[in-house]
Amino acid sequence: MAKELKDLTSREDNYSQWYNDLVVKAGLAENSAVRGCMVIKPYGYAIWENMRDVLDKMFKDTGHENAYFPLFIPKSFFSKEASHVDGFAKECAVVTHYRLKNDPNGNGVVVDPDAKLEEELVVRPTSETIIWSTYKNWIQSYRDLPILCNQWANVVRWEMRTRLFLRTAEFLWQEGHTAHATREEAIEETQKMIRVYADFVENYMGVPVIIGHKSDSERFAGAEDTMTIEALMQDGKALQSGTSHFLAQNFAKAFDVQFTNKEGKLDYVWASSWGVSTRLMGALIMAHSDNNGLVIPPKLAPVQVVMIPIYKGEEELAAVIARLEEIASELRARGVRVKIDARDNVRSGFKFAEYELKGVPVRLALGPRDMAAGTIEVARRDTLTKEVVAQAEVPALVDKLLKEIQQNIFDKAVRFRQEMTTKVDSYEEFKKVLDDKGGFILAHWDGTPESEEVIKAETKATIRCIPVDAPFEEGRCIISGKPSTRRVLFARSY
RNA sequence: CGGGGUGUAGCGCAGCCCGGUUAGCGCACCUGCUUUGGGAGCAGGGGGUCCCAGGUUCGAAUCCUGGUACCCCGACCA
Repeated sequence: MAKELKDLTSREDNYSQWYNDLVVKAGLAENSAVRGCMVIKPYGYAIWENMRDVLDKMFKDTGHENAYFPLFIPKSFFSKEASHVDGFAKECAVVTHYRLKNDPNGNGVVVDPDAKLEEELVVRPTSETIIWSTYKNWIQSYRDLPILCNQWANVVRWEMRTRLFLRTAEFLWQEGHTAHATREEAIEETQKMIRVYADFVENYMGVPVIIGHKSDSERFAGAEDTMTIEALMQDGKALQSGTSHFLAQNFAKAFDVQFTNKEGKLDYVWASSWGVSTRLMGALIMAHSDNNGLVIPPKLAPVQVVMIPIYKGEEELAAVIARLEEIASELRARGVRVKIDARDNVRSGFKFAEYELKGVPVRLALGPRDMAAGTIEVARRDTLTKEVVAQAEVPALVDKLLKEIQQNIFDKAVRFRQEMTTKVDSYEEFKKVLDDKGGFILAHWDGTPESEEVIKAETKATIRCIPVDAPFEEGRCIISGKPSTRRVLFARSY
């Protein structure tokens, strides 16, 4: 349990293990028997559902509709966009047969060699190809545009190395795929959606992000521009938390999607795509958790307030529960997600520790002393502090606390990021900061893939993004010494 | 796919080097009593093809050969 978690302060080499223990012990997920996949347990899934609900509403508020496209993609679709296949070919699961049969030698079942598919099917690693082959049928005229679709789905990428939530062979995500009549409109969409993501990650997850553009070498396969939100984890590594791609006319050309514009001329459709995944859960965990377990922001917590009775004997329990029910219904009337833990088979101290491990923002404990005095104990997860207040104050106090906790964990993450962001002006300094401190590094870069590659090869740090709000500043590239007009964001990353 | 490590009860591990009682410990589980305002205590109990296959041996968790799974570190990536 929590006391077995590794100390976050001595995390140099065991942060991965600490994170893994935390995810498993808090009951979020575990590795499945299937290579590199994960089982998301009910409590973990409840967090994902909350995230999904909020995002889904944000997408609908920005004019998008949900749709669903096939899991299996004919292999030939991938050969149509050359850079796209380069990006994904090495990590595709491929379906080659459609039938099993009993092993003639009596060893269970075998793949029936007679059931080989004419054309292999690729389990979607992303859906651009199948969606654009469908859009071809949907789009004839500028009157059919824009198409603003989102899909909630699972995708499979046969990664060489997997990590729970951060990089699993199968993961859940949403992918938006939009089609537009003009270049400007598609770019506007790309930018709009990365801002929706930033809004969600900062204001719901409480994780501050840097919005920026990817460098050429880090760009999505098939995109002309990739925008990203980059978050900083507590071990000083960056996590790419969401991306939005301007696909230009690449997929329209690959799948021959043309439309007649207002002038009556044929033109290729402009596209964007954007997605966030269950990786966001990894971000949530690694950004906020401490050695007592998870810290879930109130806006996403499956349980915002847990109530724990303290009692001796059945009569006292019944009385305490009855009072807790009254308080709970007041809170529920205000839209607060409340759970009363009336289990009689574990002790209250065990419950305290358990809900801390699960990251429940507010805990209320009511016992005989409180019953007599009309008071109740209120504890908050983010600061681990507690106070005794009058029961009548609870509804207003809980409202206030949930807001405060949401803000506090965000502020704490912002402060951490500030401390862990360093401006450097030489390569020596760059390497020193990277090894001694980690975190984000802002440095000048000449804009060439060559300089970027030198840094990556020698230090394992990459350009996380070229921040959109980077101020104009004259400087010199830390590798080549060539002039540069703004700093870019470097870090080691997941 | 390279380098390292580990497979022994639901979980975490010891035992292996140096073969030899009935394979052990902690947590968890079950029963009883006492407890209950921060992860309870005592007593009793249940649970194992020691990853798989082959070999050596009177005898294998332990030694040998081959396989396999998982973890960590790289390369690849959301």
